[in-house]
Amino acid sequence: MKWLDIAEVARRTGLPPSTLRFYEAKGLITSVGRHGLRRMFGPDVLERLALVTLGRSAGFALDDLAGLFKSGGKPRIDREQLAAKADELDRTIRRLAAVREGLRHASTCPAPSHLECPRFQRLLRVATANQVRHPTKASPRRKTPPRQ
Amino acid sequence: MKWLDIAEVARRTGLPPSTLRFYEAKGLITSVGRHGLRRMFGPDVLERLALVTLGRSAGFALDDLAGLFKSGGKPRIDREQLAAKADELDRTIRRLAAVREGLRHASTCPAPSHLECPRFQRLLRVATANQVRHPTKASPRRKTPPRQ
DNA sequence: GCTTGACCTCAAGTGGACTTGAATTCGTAG
DNA sequence: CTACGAATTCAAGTCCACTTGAGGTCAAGC
Repeated sequence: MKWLDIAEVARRTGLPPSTLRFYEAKGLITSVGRHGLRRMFGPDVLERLALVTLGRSAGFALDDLAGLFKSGGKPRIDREQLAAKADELDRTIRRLAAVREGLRHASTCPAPSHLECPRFQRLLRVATANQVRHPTKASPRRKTPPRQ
Repeated sequence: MKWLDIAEVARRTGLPPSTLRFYEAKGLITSVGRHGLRRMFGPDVLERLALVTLGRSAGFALDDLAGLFKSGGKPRIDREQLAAKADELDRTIRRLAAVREGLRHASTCPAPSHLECPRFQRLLRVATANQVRHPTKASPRRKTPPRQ
């Protein structure tokens, strides 16, 4: 049998079943049918979920992604949109790299206050410029975390 | 007069006044006093806000930051914690860089489906590994954005 | 001295992304 | 054939980071 049940998909992707059901309701994935009540997924759902994960890390909202998938079979994902997203991501990366350097420096800098350190000053300026909202914090993934 | 009123701070940081009041309530910033009802901020609040912005982009939650500031004057921000954060950020950056390459490639790739392209396949694998939760989407900053 | 408009407070609302819980239905092992 | 555990639905709840709105205050300009 090449069908995967929800637990199997959860196991292979690390996403909790609740999330998979949620994604299905949002139109991000589809099940091929049911075995009794139970959803059965085709193996391609794994690829699709990887794509969702990818899109999310690139900053797409779930609704954006659902849109891309719905229209995306034929009308092709807008190349300009992709390029724009890549550029935006590039700016984000540069900023994060600066932040990373600042953190590393701060973790070893002997200055009494980071605020007095010229390196840190520069970091602050970089971090403040073209900020991107990177909402909440990273959280424990895998197996139904207690909260959030 | 070296005091800044909330509008001035808002102007200089790009953060809406509501956010500044919110941050004050959270203990992320403090006003030096009032002029009548109005908060007056010292110029150092700008630096502090830059630090908050920085922390947020590094993935700290507001509460974490408030914690750092509270205890942070003396006990020194934990160096190990900073280093760990830097490492985490580094992984995030690598992943994002891979995603960026994938997006760029996808925006020019003539393949009928990105999924058939080996480059894209690789990207999917990279993006799927060590995922970090990067919640909602980037949003327009500056001057009281309509939503979110 | 009165108006005006920026600022104030406090409670409630919003949006995104999920999670949780109660009540129910099955497939399968014994 | 029955009991059990895993899946199901659907509504409601949670978290975070803010925003909005109603109702009130006050400093400054005319």
